[in-house]
Amino acid sequence: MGKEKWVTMKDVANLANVGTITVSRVLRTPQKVSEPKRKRVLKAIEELGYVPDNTAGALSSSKSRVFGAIVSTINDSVFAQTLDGLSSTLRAAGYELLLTSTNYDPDVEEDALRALLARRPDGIVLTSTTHSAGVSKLVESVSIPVVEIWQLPSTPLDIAVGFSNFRAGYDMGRHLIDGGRKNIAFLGGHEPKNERGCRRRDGYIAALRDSGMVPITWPNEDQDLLSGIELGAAFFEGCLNETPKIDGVMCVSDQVALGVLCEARRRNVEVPKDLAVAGFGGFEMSTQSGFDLTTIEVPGMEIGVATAKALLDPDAGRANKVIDLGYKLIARGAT
Amino acid sequence: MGKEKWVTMKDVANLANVGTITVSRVLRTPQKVSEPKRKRVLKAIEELGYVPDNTAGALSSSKSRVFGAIVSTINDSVFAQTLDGLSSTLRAAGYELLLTSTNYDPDVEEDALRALLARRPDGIVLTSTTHSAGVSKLVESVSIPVVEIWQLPSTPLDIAVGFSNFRAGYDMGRHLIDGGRKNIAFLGGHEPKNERGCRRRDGYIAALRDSGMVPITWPNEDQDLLSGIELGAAFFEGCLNETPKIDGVMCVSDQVALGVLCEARRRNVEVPKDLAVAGFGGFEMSTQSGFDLTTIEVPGMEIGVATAKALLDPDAGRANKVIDLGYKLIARGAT
DNA sequence: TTATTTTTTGGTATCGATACCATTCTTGAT
DNA sequence: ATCAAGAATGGTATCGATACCAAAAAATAA
Repeated sequence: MGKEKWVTMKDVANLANVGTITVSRVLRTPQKVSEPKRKRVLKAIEELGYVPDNTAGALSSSKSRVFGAIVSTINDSVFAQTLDGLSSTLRAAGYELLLTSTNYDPDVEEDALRALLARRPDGIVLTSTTHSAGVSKLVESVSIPVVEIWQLPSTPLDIAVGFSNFRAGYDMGRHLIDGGRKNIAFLGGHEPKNERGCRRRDGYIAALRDSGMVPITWPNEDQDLLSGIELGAAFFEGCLNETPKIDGVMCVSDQVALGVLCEARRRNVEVPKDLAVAGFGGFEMSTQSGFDLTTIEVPGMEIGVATAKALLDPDAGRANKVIDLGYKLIARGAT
Repeated sequence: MGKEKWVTMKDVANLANVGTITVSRVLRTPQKVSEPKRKRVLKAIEELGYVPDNTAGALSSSKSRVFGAIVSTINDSVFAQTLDGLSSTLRAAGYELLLTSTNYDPDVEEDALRALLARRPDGIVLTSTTHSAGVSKLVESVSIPVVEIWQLPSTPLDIAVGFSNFRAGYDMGRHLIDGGRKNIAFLGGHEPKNERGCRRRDGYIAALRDSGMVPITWPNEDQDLLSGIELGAAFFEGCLNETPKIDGVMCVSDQVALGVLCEARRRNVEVPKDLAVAGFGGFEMSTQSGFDLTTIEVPGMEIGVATAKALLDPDAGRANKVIDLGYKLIARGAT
């Protein structure tokens, strides 16, 4: 590791025999610099291995070229696609993404936001919609675009990009009802950790009520320790044993649904004859695991791309504050 | 969105009737400020809703309190655990993580690194070990810690945290050989996209050669379009049909192995009687899907935590430049 | 009490880029 | 040839924090 100092814009300017401001222009607005000078400057940059210092640029221009995102967890294929779309679209436009995860702990959100704002980002992305007073106050005092994603809050802070989890839950509920199921349970999804899952559950409950049916939700206490697949498996012990007449189950995620399917196989419960199973997410696993799972496909990547566009051009984004990208119910053999 | 300007340290200093430097000290080295003044300053900060500007701090102290990471993809449960461990450990120490993905395209790495270095990070994390000349030059000209993860390069740039993919492949190869398998194939893993997978394949090849057996690798051209699970399924058509005597297969990942297991079930190929199947990764899916997959468990989270520690205290990390966190071969029913 | 050390505090220069304004050089119109 | 309009260029102040040094205040020793 060399211990040399960073090469500065002034070094480049001296070598190219121009003013520092000209170097700055070559990088930011090259069309404003004459051909020969531009070439000289680029050559000097190359020669010295100059890497501009964005922290200095951010200070003087109050544009950091960084966006910040607060997610509940990175370790979730659900968000990963969105983050990939977001970060690559931003990078293509010369921006970077500062990523912070709260590990599903809402108390961390305010701290994380403070840390993010300290970097003076040009915009922020939030994946939760119920915010503490402190968070709301911070966000409102700030004059940068704020995009809430993966949900459609009734009163967005600024811009929202996502789809209606409630409607997704409602539609899936109806799908099971229309399939002739009489006793349909909803599996997973508890406050405060999984806000979006709860909205889907609310939709399921509404669909059943609208048809005069009784919603069954499980588990009803927080099942922290179980992973998605484990939860699906535990369902047989915890819920099906108590209410054996259940003939349809809608799961908060594809992982949970996969757990149900595996356990069903083990116990020789026939799907879909004895039990219809629906998931949520629409990721690889459900389409290719040979389980033929009915699920709701979510445009994860598109949410990321649309979010990036909204951040880069907030006025266009604010024209319709709520961008609904919808979802697709994919009916397959499991229902 | 309020359009007010940001509150500055000077505003806080004026309100608390102290010098700006005292405010700075309250935030960075509180023990150097007397009790009453500290309280006054904290009250003023609270009252004004002051959020420090780190870009300015970074400029004057040349410490950005940000670390940068370049990963091949975010959308992969393999790295997600590591990133979670990394980012939460760093956050606890008051640092943030700037994340950039190359989408498995090595040509992007240099650009991504430039963009990262422009933010003057206090250290960087790389997930690849074969670097272009440009990347090496950049990294060497920089005086911040550089940590290569998930692999153990023979000549680390600076610090490395990971495990030996080669040995993991070798061990799994031996495990299958010891289980009495006579014709063992390796499935997946091709340059230049999956460097680590290739090291595991090399280990497998070495293990077979050491036992006088002939390695069989498939596919041998790039199978870009197939996801892990699809690749596993395609194996039956592409490889088992050609070489029907194969009685053991080692997969580059658990996803691929799951694909193999699903397809085996569909075709009534008995596991492990007719075919032994081994995966790699040790994530949830393999332990809970009811498939009883033999796999190699990798300390993903620990790698993240150890990497964070190495970044925060590089001298301690450099004491043993290569930190080997090992792996665990978990033998289960599938082999 | 005085001398000496230690703690607390603030002034000023500085980090490296960009904004803003002023100047010089082109180019084309009259 | 003269002037106006625009393009190209550079000088200097500035962004908001921290480093460095010096001074003042408090604590301790003699």
